[in-house]
Amino acid sequence: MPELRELQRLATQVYFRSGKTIFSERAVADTVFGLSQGVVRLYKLLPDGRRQVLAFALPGDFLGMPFAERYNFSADAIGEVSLCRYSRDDLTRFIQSSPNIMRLIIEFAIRELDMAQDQLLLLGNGSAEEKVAMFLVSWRNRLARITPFSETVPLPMRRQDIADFLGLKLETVSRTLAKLEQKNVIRIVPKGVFLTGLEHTLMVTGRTYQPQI
Amino acid sequence: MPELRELQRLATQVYFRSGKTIFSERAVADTVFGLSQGVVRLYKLLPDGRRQVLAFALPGDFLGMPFAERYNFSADAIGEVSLCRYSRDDLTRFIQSSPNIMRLIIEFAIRELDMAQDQLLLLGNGSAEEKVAMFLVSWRNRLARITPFSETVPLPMRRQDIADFLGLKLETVSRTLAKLEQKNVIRIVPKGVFLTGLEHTLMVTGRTYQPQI
DNA sequence: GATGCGTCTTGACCCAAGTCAACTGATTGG
DNA sequence: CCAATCAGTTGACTTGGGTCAAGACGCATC
Repeated sequence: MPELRELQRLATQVYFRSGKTIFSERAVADTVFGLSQGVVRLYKLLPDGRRQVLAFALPGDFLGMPFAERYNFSADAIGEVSLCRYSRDDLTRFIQSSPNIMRLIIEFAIRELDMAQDQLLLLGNGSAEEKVAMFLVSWRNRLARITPFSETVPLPMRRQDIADFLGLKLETVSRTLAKLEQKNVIRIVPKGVFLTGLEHTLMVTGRTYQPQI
Repeated sequence: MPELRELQRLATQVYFRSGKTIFSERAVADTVFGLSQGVVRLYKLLPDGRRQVLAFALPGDFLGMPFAERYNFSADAIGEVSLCRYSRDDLTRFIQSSPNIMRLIIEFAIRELDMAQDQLLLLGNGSAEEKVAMFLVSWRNRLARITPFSETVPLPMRRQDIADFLGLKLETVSRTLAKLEQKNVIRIVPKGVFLTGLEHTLMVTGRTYQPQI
């Protein structure tokens, strides 16, 4: 699509160091970001400090939505991160100019919605083991689409992040990973895991549950 | 918007009786629906029969998304339901013809996404009591926007539906409602509840948590 | 107005995950 | 190199919600 060329001209490259907040929930969304490098944690907070991690964004993902006046979640960098920053007005004008791009945005939103709904299914119905196993497989699959295949899956996020993503406590995540290692379906390595026979443990009554990739 | 006139011409009215399935997950989405009357339960199933209710649709809501080839959830009628059915191709053509409509669709998708994310926050972090209380308030608020205000909130869905929506078991929903009645913040009536001081119980460390309306 | 079925409630018991706490291992900075 | 700090693991104990089972209630249909 020729429009994508032009889109690049609107972007400013920006960088964030590990742990820095890129934007906060409810702030006016005058800029929209596209993630170029690194991993970003998207989350919501409750007034009492409880946190729900909504997703871990990877290169290629959008952070924030055009047409939304305010961010409806917060985002911060896991490790060093580089982003394309767009002015919301520029982007809105640009999007409106092309039905092709419009459609792309809609499809992106639909994909996001679908992922959120799969996440709902998991949060509402999964045991700790199912949640952790699903998370690992789904994370591995997402990584596989943007980096050359590797047996050992990096986990740049903290246990606490995984816990808040899955609606568990970090001790439970730790214990569950240990249990999966016991079962010989993963091996825990520094800042990552080595997946071996994990697909098997996702079998639910005969059929494999396959969520978003 | 004048376009909405024209949209009506594309619609066929269809009806479903209580409990009937309107469409099923993964089926080819050659039609899209707009809900005119009644309540619809949107849900996903796991292979072993566990169910996650994603939402209860009310009049004015869309079921199914344009541009999505397949439904990514199932829908069935709670009570009698009447819908506008659109052919997906008609609707796609129509949408593409107008940036105004495009924008409307994007905004709808964003709102849906936002609701799903609030639901994630609740499923991941809420106690049974918080979940049920939040559900009642949020349901009351949604109803208030389409029907004249009424103290007693109708609950046309079954306890099992609420349970599957909140990631609880139906016994827990029942018990939790009973507990809220004990606390005098609700009164349980046939097929509904009477809300009195429920807002108070949603206070979390001093500030009220206000989710999607 | 009896019968039967589906929904809802309630009770007793149990277990997966949460809590609290101690400890180990990695990383950073002086 | 050694503190100091933070991330992660592991253990002992508690508990909220799940499970199983009995009963009550509502509401159709005959």
